[in-house]
Amino acid sequence: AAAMEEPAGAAPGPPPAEHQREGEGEDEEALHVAKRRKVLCSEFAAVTSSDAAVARRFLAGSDWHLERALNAYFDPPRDTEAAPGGAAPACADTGSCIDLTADATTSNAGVNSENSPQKEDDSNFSLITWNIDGLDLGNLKDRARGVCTYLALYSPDVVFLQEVIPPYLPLLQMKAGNYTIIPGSIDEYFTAVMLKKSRVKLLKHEIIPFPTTAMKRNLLVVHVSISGIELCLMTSHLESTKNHSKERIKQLQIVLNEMQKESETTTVIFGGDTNLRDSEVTKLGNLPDSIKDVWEFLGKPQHCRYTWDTQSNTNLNAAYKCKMRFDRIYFRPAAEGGHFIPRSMDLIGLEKLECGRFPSDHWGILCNFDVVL
Amino acid sequence: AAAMEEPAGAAPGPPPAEHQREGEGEDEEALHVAKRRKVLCSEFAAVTSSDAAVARRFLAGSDWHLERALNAYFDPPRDTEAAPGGAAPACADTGSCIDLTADATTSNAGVNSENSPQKEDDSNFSLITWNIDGLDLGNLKDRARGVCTYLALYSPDVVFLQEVIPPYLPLLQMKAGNYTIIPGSIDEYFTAVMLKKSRVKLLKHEIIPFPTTAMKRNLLVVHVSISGIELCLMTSHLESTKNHSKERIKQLQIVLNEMQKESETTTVIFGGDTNLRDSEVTKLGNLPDSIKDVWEFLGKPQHCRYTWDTQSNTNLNAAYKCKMRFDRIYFRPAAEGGHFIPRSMDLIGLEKLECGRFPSDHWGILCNFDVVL
DNA sequence: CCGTAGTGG
DNA sequence: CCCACTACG
Ligand SMILES: [Mg+2]
Ligand SMILES: [Mg+2]
Repeated sequence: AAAMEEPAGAAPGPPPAEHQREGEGEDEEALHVAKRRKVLCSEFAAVTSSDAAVARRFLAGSDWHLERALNAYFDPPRDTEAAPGGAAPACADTGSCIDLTADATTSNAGVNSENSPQKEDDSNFSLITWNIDGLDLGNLKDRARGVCTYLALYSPDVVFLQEVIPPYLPLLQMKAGNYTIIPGSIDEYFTAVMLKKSRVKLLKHEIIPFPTTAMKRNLLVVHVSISGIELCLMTSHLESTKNHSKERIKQLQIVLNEMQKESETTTVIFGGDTNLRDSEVTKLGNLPDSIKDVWEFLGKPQHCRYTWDTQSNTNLNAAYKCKMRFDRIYFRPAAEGGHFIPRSMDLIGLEKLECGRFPSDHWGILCNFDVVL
Repeated sequence: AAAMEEPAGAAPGPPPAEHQREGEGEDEEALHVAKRRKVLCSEFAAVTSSDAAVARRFLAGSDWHLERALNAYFDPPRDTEAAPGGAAPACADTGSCIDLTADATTSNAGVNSENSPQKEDDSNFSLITWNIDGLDLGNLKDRARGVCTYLALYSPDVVFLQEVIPPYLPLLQMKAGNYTIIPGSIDEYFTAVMLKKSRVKLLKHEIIPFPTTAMKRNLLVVHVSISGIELCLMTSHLESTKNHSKERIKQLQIVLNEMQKESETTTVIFGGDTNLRDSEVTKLGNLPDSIKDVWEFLGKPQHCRYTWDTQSNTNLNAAYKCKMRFDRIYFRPAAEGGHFIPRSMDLIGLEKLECGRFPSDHWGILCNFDVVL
C-alpha cells in the first residue's frame, strides 16, 4: 500500500534535478509535496512523451505512484490476468528457463525521452551503472521492468549492469530495444554493457578474465565512439563479501592496470559493483594519479555516497543496518585533456515498486559528464 | 597408554637444557633414550627435591612417565578413588561451582626446586606465560595439575596465565602456594599474574580496560621489585580469532602505549596470548624501537616458534593443521641499560598427560633473562 | 550481501 | 581457536 507514494524517511525518490558539485546541502530531504509532484509529472512526461496535463491526470489517478501511472498509460486494459501469449512456462526450478518477458506490456523500444530531465546533446554524456540483483528471483520480472522504466526515464548513453541473468536479456531487448547489449558472459550471472544505438557506436569489445575468481567474475571492456570521440568503457562485478577482500584487491589491480594500458588518447570510464571498502583501496596503495574516483572527484556528495543500504532498501529483509559505497565509477582522462569531465552523480532506483520491492538491493548510479571538444 | 612416554614425532618433551641463542640446530629431535631418561630424572629430582636414585626408581616404576612418577611420589596410597573430603559437588551445569581441588593430592606448597634445571640466583630472572585454556572443561582438573607440575618443575619467578576460570584459582593456591596470585578479573575467564613469594615483592597492580573489547579482555599491570630492582610486568589475552584483527590491533596499541608510558628507569616485560599475526604488527607500524619481541631478539629460534599447533597438540581434536605464534613476550629495557637481558626461550607443556590430553591447547613459554646490576 | 554465531573438517 | 560454510538477525 505504501508503494511509490511520497518518499518517507531516508529514501528520497529519483533526483528531482541533477546534483551538481557538493555544497547545496541536504535540502532535497525537505522537498515539499508540490515540488515532488511536479517532478513526478516531468518524469512521467519524459517516459511517455506526453505533456504535463496527461502526466498529472495519470499520476493523480494512480495516487501519485509513478510506476502504477506508467503501467496505466502503457498497458491496454484487459479482462483477466491471463497472459496474452498463454500460460507462462512452468519450470521455475533451475531458473534457466525463466521467461521474464511473459505478461509483458507493450514494448517500449524506441521510446524517445526528449523531455527527460537529462541534458541530451553533444556536450553531455550520461551513464548508469547498476547491480540489478538478478540472483534474487523474487519479483524479478516486476523489478526488471522497474529497471527498464528508469532506463527509459533517464535514457543514458551507456548502461553498465551487474548480476544480469540469462532470462533478463530478452526483457532488456524488448523494453530497451534502442540499446545494443553486450553481455560479459552467458552463464549464471554476469555483467552487461548497453549502448544507446542513436549515439554510441560499438568499435570492439573484449573480456579480461580474473584468473583466480571463485565467482566467475571478469572485466568487460567495450570500445566505442560517441560524437566522434573514442571512449573505452569497462564494467565489472568484483569478488563479493568482506571475506574475499584479497581476491577483490587483485581484481581491482587488474582493472586499474587495464585502464592505464589504454591508449593515452582515449578516455577510460570504469563503472561497476566493486564491493570495495576504502581500506582496500588504501591497501593497494590508492588509485594511480591518472585515475579518479568520480564520487571523490565531485567532492564526495553525501546524497549519493551509499549505494547499498539495508536500512533504506528493504529488498534483503535485513534485520541489520548497514550501508556501503560498493558501486563506483572511475575515470582516466585522455592525456590531451578533458574530453569528458564528470559533472554530477545521483542515485536511482530509490522508489519502491508496486510489488513492494525495490528494483534491486543496490541503488543505481546516474552519472553525467561534460563533453568538451 | 601413550601418555608421558618417550616423546614421539614433532612434540619434544620439556627442554632437556635451556636453549641459548639459535645456532645449535635441531639436534634435540634426535635425543637418545638414555639422555632422555637422564633429563627426566633431573626433572623429577628438581620437583621432588630427591636424589637421582629416588628419581630413577619412581620413573622406572612408572614406565618413565614423568607425571605418573610424580603422582606416585607425592600421592599417599589410597584404598579407593573416593575423595578424602567427600564427594565432589554435583553442579557442573554453570561451570561456576566446579571444584577443581576435589580429589587433589597433597599440597605442593613450598616445594623447593633447588635442583631445578633453572638457574636460581640473583643473576637470573625466569618467566612463564601460558594460556591454560580454562574454557575447555574437558579433563580440566588433570590438566590444571599438569600445569602446576610444570610450575613446580621450573619454579619461575613470575607466571602469566591466560584463560583462567574462577575454580582454577583455589587449585593454584593449593598447588602453587609459594606464589602470590593476582587475577585480572573474577568473571568468566581472565588472566593472572603469579609472583614467587620468596623472591618477588608486589608493589602495586592495576587493570587497564580495553574499551571496545567484545570478549572482556584487559591489560593486567603488576609492579614488583626483585633483588631490589623495580620491574613492571604486564599480561593480557588479546582479542581472539582472525576476524577480530582490528580490535586486536587496537589492544596491542594500548599495550605498547602502556609499556612506553612506564618510567624509563623501569624494565617492562609483557607476556601473553596476543593472538597476533605478524601482518598485524606490520599494519600497526611495527614495534617501537624501545620495545623488542623477545623471540625475535633471541634470533627467532625455531624450536619455540609456534605456541599453538593443532598438529603436535591434539587437545582440540582438530582435523585441520595449523600453527601460529600467538604467545609472545615483549620487553622494554630500562633506559639506563640492561638490568634484564633475554637469554633463552623454550616451550613447555609438550607432554601428554595420563588423561591423554595436553595441559592446554597452547604450549607455555619459559623465558630466562640475565639480570645485570 | 552486513556481522555474529555455530558447525564440521 | 585454523578455515569454509551455513543460519540468523
Ligand atoms: Mg548481489
Ligand atoms: Mg583459547
